Amino acid sequence: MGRSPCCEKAHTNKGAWTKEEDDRLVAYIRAHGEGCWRSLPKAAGLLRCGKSCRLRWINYLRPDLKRGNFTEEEDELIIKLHSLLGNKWSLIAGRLPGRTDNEIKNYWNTHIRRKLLNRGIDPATHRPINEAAALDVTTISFAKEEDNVFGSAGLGLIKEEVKSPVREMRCPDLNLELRISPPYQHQNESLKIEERSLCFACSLGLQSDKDCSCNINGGGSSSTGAGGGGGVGNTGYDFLGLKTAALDYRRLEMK
DNA sequence: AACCCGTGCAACCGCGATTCA
DNA sequence: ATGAATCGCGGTTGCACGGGT
Repeated sequence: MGRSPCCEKAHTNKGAWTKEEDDRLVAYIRAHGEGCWRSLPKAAGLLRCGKSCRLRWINYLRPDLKRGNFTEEEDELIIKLHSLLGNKWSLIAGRLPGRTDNEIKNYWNTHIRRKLLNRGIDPATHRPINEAAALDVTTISFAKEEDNVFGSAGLGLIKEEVKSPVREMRCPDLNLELRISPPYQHQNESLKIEERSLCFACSLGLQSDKDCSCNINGGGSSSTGAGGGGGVGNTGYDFLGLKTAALDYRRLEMK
């Protein structure tokens, strides 16, 4: 089955937006809200595709956007988030108020990639370029429940694999590869079992997710510091040098 | 002055996910 | 349950601009 085009291309403008188009779009959204993007162009008197209007609003016209250069702190946060999430630009943008996914993606490709390369770090793997080919790497993979050696209450962490240099990605679309060095020692040995048994959905902060299999939702779901890397606790933990206090990635919004 | 090339960024495109009838 | 419509994301493209020759 073919997909119908999102708009009639013959009667829409393309390319750079004019001031007048911007004004019309802003005025319409101020008056009516974002609503349905498909019908918005016609209602606003714009000869533009709905997708184009949405992009223009989100990436350029939204009043809460922070224009201007990225700060050093933002740089480092983007690098750390990218090491965790890969090219999930919308999730990364969710942790940087006033920045858009498109902006961050562009910034990554034009500045940060080069910055990391200059540091001798592979921007794709976040490993030292020289080291990347030679290192034995311990990876953690996430898998469906039936593959889970911890059973249905497990972390969604199936096993540790020592491979070199090929890495197996069980959940490639999430790209949450974890490097372990050395094994994390929890400070509180009396850790409650339910705190250690978050399913993968909960480890990402999706406690209400229908895929949740760890049964913690009913009462006293752990609201702090869980995590796939084995670090669990109320004080947060250091994952890739990133304290969960600074990055509670379990709460990343999954829109 | 003219041309070339690299860079940065806005915008487009294709497609998967989600919603709706 | 199914298929169409719509949304949203990530990759890619195209263009303006500035610096070098």
